[in-house]
Amino acid sequence: MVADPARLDAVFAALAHPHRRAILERLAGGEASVHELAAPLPVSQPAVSRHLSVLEGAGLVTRGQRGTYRPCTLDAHPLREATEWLVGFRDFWASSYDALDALLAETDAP
Amino acid sequence: MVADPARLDAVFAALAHPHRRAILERLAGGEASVHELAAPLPVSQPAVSRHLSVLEGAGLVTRGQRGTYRPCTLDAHPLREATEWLVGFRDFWASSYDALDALLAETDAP
DNA sequence: GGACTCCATAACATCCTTGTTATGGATGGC
DNA sequence: GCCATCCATAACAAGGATGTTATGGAGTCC
Repeated sequence: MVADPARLDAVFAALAHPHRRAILERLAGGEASVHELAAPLPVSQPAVSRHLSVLEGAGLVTRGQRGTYRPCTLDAHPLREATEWLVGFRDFWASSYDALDALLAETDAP
Repeated sequence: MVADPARLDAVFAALAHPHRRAILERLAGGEASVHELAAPLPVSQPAVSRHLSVLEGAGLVTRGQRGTYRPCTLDAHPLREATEWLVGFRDFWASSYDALDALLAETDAP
């Protein structure tokens, strides 16, 4: 039932860098090329390419090739595994009904 | 609204190591001494002490001192911030109603 | 074919992380 | 006072992470 620990290692490590989280947030808006992902980041293109390798290793990103367009695509399933682990601690958060509670409750909404 | 990026760096980095996740899971069952936390782990006591320093730096653990008993206590609030970030991707998980959906929905239950 | 763009990889430097062993401080029991 | 236990810290080694510049491959356009 519990996710593969090594997988969680890779996912949490991937999320531990702000540039990589920025990449994931950008990919949540749709696939993008490496060039597009690198543009807003204050690092060189090879650095972004290696961040993508880390994300790919965590199963969070897949890189395709369609002609000259090589899109990076988000695969959020490993994020779900990470969330499963974290949600196990929800009883230790503040118990008041607040923004996150509302957000979580949306899953149950129509 | 969004959590401090540097805080998220520290939290996700803290979660990226299986020993530290094991420590958090243990502390979810109640406070414990460093000795108790180190016992089931295959590393030395100083290694555990430094894992605790990492967790403390992420705001996930506080170390007290009551006489000769120095308890480590879980503070799960930073985990909530991490979950907030992750839940932003829930639309990209499999959409079928399943175990995690049920788990998240519990937050809204009486 | 030639030039251009997009991207990966190599080679390198630097800092961080994780582990070890050794050691000493603080506290409690005798 | 003296010893034992619990724990932090120092000092060190080894490997990983992150960045750079340089370079070359693959595909497109003229």
